[in-house]
Amino acid sequence: MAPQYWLMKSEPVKYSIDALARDKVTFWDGVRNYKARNLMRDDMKVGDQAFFYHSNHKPSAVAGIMTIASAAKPDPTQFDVDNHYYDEKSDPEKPRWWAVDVKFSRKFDNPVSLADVKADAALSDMALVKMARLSVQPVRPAEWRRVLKLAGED
DNA sequence: GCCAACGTTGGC
DNA sequence: GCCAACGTTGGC
Repeated sequence: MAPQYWLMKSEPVKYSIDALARDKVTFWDGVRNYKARNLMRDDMKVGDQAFFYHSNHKPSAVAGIMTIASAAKPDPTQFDVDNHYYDEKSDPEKPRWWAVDVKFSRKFDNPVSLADVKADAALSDMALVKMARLSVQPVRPAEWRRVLKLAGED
């Protein structure tokens, strides 16, 4: 199957694309939304590409590209009582929350802002617009190419 | 299974 | 900081 495309959000105050550029690879922990989890656990494949989206930022924008670098693994933060993402209802025998490793690919010189996306007729059906609160979402190939074009990366 | 109350995300 | 959208929880 052809590689699929995704968009994954992070608040840059918490973890930015510059942090990923420094770390090279990171585990995308802390996702506590079932749809987002299902996409990571069931649908992502090693080698898929994902946009790194900076949410809650000025401006919020697609900041660059990363590659899915592992199959989904249980998120250890769910079992750590001291962690912000601790989930007392998750059973270690049957973990509730999963996430993948992502690998830095590149950072855009010209990030594509949410306003840019909303202003572009070809992107009006993007999940970023239609499902604003979903933090891991699929991107159609045509949308992927269009965002790259807006970023001047094609 | 419905739905009101509540909590969180994230744009503005 | 506000608040709309919407996901989750829990009472019934």
